[in-house]
Amino acid sequence: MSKILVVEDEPMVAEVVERYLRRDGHDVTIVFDGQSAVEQFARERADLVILDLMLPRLDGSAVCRKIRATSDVPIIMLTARGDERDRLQGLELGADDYVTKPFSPREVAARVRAVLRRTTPVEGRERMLEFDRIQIDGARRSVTIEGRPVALTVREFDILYHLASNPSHVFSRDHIVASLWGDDFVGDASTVTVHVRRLREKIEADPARPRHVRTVWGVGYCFEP
Amino acid sequence: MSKILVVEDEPMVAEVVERYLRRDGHDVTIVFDGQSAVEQFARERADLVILDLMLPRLDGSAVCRKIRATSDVPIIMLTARGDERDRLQGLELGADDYVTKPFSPREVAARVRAVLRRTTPVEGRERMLEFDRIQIDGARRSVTIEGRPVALTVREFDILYHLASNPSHVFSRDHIVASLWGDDFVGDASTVTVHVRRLREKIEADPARPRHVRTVWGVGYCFEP
DNA sequence: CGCTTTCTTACGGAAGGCTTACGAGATTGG
DNA sequence: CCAATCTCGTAAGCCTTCCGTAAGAAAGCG
Repeated sequence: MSKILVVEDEPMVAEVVERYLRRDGHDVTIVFDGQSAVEQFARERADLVILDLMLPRLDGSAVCRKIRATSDVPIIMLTARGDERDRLQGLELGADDYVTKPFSPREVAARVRAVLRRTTPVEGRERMLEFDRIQIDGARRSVTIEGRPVALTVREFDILYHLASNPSHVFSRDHIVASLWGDDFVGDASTVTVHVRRLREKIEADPARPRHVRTVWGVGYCFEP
Repeated sequence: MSKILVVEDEPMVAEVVERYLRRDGHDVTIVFDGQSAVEQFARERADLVILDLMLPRLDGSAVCRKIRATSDVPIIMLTARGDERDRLQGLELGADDYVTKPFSPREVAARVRAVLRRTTPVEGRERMLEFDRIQIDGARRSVTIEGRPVALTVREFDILYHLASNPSHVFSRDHIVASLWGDDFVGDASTVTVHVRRLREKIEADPARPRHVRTVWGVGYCFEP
């Protein structure tokens, strides 16, 4: 369903949380310290971040600030029990919710559901992605290339948006299918190929030699500004 | 948009809530105890009150009673977590909604939007939207196209106003239904289609090729000036 | 040069949107 | 207080658009 980044230095805790989130159909990535969290988030945007406040290398509040600098992604904080200061700090930093330790994994899963329900229907794909030649407006679902508007279908737009939200990052066909169609999609991943073809037809000057939506042979596709 | 009185003795919490409400365009006043709340409300009526139950000098329930004695202003209660008695007491006292601590500021902002939508069906949306060809008067609920007045029904106007208040932004049918009919509307979202049809019949030069109320295939509708 | 991966094309089906018509409820005017 | 009118929501049929699949061609890799 959604991509979730879990930042938690205690492996046991992380593992339990992961299991519960996967059971809800989410795509979970785990990192064990703050520095890795920031790097991972830069590499691949998550739909939601679960963030322990006490972390090695770079603590939770710093991570939160760094993430908030570039994204409105929902953040759920894990804080020590009843530490009022932690709580206030978390809220101030822009966390969307927080859970006090010790917590039950079920509670975390429930909060995740609640936060996602609150944040995904309205927000979500509404960021504006701007590059030299291409502008992609998530709210309008419109794309312009060198000022000229281009009409894309739903799938085409979703694929482009997904690729462009992480420029130069390579996404496999399977990953794209899972992200846009959902894990329960029965069909073939080759359908992505066709959509990419049609997408190139619309946005590339020379579709046979694509400049923006590149093929990485044996791996997948990536967007280059 | 609306004037909101926040009654919360914890300055940090109050500040965070304030920031989120201001972001939604509201005019926020903060007081830190119950006595001041009553005085402030008497001095200047608010459109909505956010009221902590635990307060110095005069507790939340007393404040609620005093306010209710003179006004039907919507009140959102902040109560301790899971304290069922607080909740019941709050509802009994005439609160319109309540949020349990610890809460996320986004949730509070969402509740505020929901309550305002519920309680101020006509007010609040009194902005004048002016474009080259179309003028939409939220206060008078009138529309003119190239100087000519056009008579719209309630639904038609609401849809047009909602779309036009965010030009070029795409709204899904479900979103429109939720915003105008309320979250608890049971009916079909396709009813929006019909209203849009009738709306176009009135405001578009060529309803078959709409210029202002555009269809974004697979997504929803958007207004273009 | 053979094998795998990707490209390209065409087509049938499915989904989404449009249009129309109708009955129930609300509103207005006599 | 009743009748005429208006508005709203639903349903059904039609039409357009888009999507997924399959199959052969081309391209990249070892």
